[in-house]
Amino acid sequence: MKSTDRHNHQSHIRSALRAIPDNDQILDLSETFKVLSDPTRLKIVIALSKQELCTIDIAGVLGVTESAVSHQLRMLKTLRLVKQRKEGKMVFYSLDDEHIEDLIRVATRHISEQ
Amino acid sequence: MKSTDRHNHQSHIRSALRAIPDNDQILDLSETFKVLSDPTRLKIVIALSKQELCTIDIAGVLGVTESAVSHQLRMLKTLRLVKQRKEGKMVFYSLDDEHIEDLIRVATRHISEQ
DNA sequence: TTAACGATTGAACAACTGCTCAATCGTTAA
DNA sequence: TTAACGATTGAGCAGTTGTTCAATCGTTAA
Repeated sequence: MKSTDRHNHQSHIRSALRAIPDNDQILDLSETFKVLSDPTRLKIVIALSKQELCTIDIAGVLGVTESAVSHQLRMLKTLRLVKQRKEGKMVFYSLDDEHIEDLIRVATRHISEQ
Repeated sequence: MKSTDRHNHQSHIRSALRAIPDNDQILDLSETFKVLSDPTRLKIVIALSKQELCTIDIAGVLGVTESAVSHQLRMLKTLRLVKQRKEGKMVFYSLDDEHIEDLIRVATRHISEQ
C-alpha cells in the first residue's frame, strides 16, 4: 500500500466536523427527540393530538397516577408542546405544536418499513 | 351546571384509548426517538450520513474516547441504523437507514420555527 | 516474531430519569 | 364553612444511561 493511500485521520475529522451543526442546535435537536423517547410521554402526546384531556383522564388512559402525569405534563408545558385550559377545578391539556405529529408520522413509517 | 354537562372521565378515557397504538408499536416508536435523543449518537448519525468514517475519526470529531464511540456504534449497529465495512485493521461505518435523515430534517424544522 | 495500531469488551461509576408517596393548594358543591 | 375533587409539588427511590479505564483481540508493518 502506497503512503498516499493511507487513511489520514485528521483530514477526515476536519471534513466531518464541517457537516455537524453547532452544539446549541445539536442540543435542541436531541432534546426534541428525547421528549418522544419515553413511552409515557409519547402516549400523552398522541392522545392529546386527537382531543383535549384532563389530568385524570390521561392518568386513566396510561394506567399511572395523576402525579406521574402531572410531572410529565409540566415538562411538556415547559417545552411548549402542550397548552392548558382551566375550567373549574379541572385543567384541560391539548397539543400546542404542529411539527410533533409530523415527527411521529415519519417515525411510524420508519418502524413499519424495517 | 346540569348533571349531563359534567365531565365523564370514563368515556373520555375509553375514546382516548382507541387513538393510541398498541404497546409494541409505542415501544418501537419511542426507541426510534431514543436513539437520536443523545447528543453523541445524534452527531455520529449526522456525520455518517455525509460520509463513511472509522472509529478513530468519529472519536476525533466528538472529542471522546474510541471506547465510548465503539459502545455507541454497537448500539446503532444492533438497531440496524449503521452498517460496517472492514478494511485491514480499520472498520468503516456508514448510515444504513433512509428514514433517519427525514426525522432529523423534520426535527430541524421544528426547532427553527418555535 | 513482535511491536504498533485500531477496535472491542466488560466492569465500575456518576448522573439522570420516571415513578410513587405524602402533603398541599385551589375550586366547587353540600 | 367544610368536605370532596382535581391538580400540583417535592422528596426519595430504583432503574437506566453514557462515560472512562484497563484489558484484550485482530491485523499489519517492521
